[in-house]
Amino acid sequence: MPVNIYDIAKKAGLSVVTVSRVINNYPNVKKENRMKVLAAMKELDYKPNAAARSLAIGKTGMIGLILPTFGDFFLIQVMASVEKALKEAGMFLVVSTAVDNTDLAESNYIRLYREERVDGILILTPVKDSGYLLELKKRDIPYVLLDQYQFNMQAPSITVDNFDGGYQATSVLIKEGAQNIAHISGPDFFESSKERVRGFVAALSDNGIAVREEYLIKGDFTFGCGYYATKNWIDMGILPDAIFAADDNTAFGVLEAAKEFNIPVPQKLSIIGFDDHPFTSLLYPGISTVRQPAEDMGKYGVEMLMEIINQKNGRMNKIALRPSVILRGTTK
Amino acid sequence: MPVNIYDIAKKAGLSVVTVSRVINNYPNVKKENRMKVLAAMKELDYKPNAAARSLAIGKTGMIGLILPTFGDFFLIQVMASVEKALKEAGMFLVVSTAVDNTDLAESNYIRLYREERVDGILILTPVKDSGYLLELKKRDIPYVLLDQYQFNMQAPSITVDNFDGGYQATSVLIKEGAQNIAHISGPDFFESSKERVRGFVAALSDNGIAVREEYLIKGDFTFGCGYYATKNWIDMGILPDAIFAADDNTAFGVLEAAKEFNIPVPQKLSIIGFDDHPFTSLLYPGISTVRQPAEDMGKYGVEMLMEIINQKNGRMNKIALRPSVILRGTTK
DNA sequence: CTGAAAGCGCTTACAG
DNA sequence: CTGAAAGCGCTTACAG
Repeated sequence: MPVNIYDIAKKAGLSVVTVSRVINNYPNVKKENRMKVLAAMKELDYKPNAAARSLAIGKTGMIGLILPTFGDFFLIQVMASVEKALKEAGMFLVVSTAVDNTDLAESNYIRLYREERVDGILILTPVKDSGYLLELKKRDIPYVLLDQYQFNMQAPSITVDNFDGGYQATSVLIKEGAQNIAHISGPDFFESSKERVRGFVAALSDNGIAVREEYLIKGDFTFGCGYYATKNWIDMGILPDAIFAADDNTAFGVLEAAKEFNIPVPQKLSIIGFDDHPFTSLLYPGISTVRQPAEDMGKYGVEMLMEIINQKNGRMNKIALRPSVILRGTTK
Repeated sequence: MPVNIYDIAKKAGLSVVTVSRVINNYPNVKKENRMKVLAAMKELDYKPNAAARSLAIGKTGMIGLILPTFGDFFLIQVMASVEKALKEAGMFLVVSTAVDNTDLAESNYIRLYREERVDGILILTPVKDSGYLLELKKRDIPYVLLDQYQFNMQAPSITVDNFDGGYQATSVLIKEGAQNIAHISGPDFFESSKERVRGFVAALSDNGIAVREEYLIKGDFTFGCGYYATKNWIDMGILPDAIFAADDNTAFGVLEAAKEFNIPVPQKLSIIGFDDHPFTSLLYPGISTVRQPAEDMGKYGVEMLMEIINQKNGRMNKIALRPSVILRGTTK
């Protein structure tokens, strides 16, 4: 049985109130007594019990992060950044998965906030239905949306400007002189996928290039979709000059297909991906890509959530981060 | 302010003791009263407060997972499995990083158990010094070592039989008829690295093949070490017939170097990796590898930890899981 | 089968 | 600057 605040009080010859003041670093404690308490705490190797503290103050010092899967590089990067930011703030990270909107509303994970286990949540799982957010609001649960935002209501969020990312990526290909430019998109399920498509289309039309239906293929952020889309174009004899892949996994597949069919990259085919996956710089040629500021997303997400927690009236911010193009060997 | 147990008691016209009994599913409650309580709980949308419960029973329903980094595929796989197992048990996962032994003993994360925030911890960060484990023992903190074990003391652990993995991988290459077989190892920091080397050496010597110094290279589980070791052998004109790479990242580097120098794989060079990274099956040729049972590690780790938590006298188990060879295109 | 009372280990007005 | 008392929301003997 660990020592408690009464043990410290007794040892220091003071009351638990004073001990509590020292623990919480309140200024109104005589220096001499503070020393006594500190000494007692050290000698008895004391740490205050979190449950008791939570019960008394109504805060746990823990934050929940909800994500759809552990299998995505970008999501893991965000998680790493969140953990780092929380650690710096002396808080802890509870991780839970919820694959989709139904899961968000019904899975076991809701106990996280319903049982008041966390002070707030960071939501990386795509929220399709604002009803869920309204419930959080009703229950007064602080939250911040990550990598998504909500159209029909004010909801704090940190997003990446995916339109801009798509526009930038496509512009790189256009500036190279490519005329037949294709895009293999991500699933519509993610808002980010649609935004990248929009950026792609906008860049083309801003430059007077028509969007050809056969060059706008629906993918799913996998190696396979990149590989087969490319193989298909090759088989049909309509391989474009340049491909904007909606993520690096897709780009890996495109590159593999090109290698297999001896299409010189970037001479005959330029490729640009999205995410800056570690492998993009390792493969030969290195894959040009659009870097998402995952660290910033995690860091600002934690910051925003803290603000909301500490001053419930915090204005509902929306932050859109700018992605940046990284040029490697698959573009000219 | 959420409703509490007194609100439910009042609504149901019973005492909080009875409500508590219903919450905890105790049998000794009259059916009729149980119904009343359940109805009240439902109507008031009640969930018991976790902090209050923790304080009363001395358990939090949360488990800590400590890992050195989020940047490793295998570790993330284990984490995913731990999260799944905990979810099934109705418990929660707190994730914290500690890069090494010093960090384990000193970083902020110790507050996790010192402040009694978790019921036990799963340790994926390499513990070099048993002093740390002795401290956990002294404090009576339930823990299970993951992917490592301790020589000089009884400590519960789930490991992969890396000796066996190394032996199996090497045997595949030997059976192919390879004579010049190399190994690019992982860092000595990990016990698993050394075990794989031991397995490699044992398989060779069991088959009467000498271990050549230039074919036992120290790597670091990266693409780069695989690439450069291979390039080096090529440059020196001593490329082996077959390479056992200590992990798939290393194997990716080996394959890339082979492709770059037009070494036909597996005709002139066989490659086998370790981990069954998703990309092993995507690249061409697919990379043969040794699959680590990451899911089992997480699952059994949680199971073992639960046992220790629930019956403090739980015998200190050690489980070694068997890895399995997966043959793809980089071996004959 | 039920409930009054005490206890888990903190913090927070409040009084001095 | 200090501390007695009450309270946070549960559970657990104990008595009936």
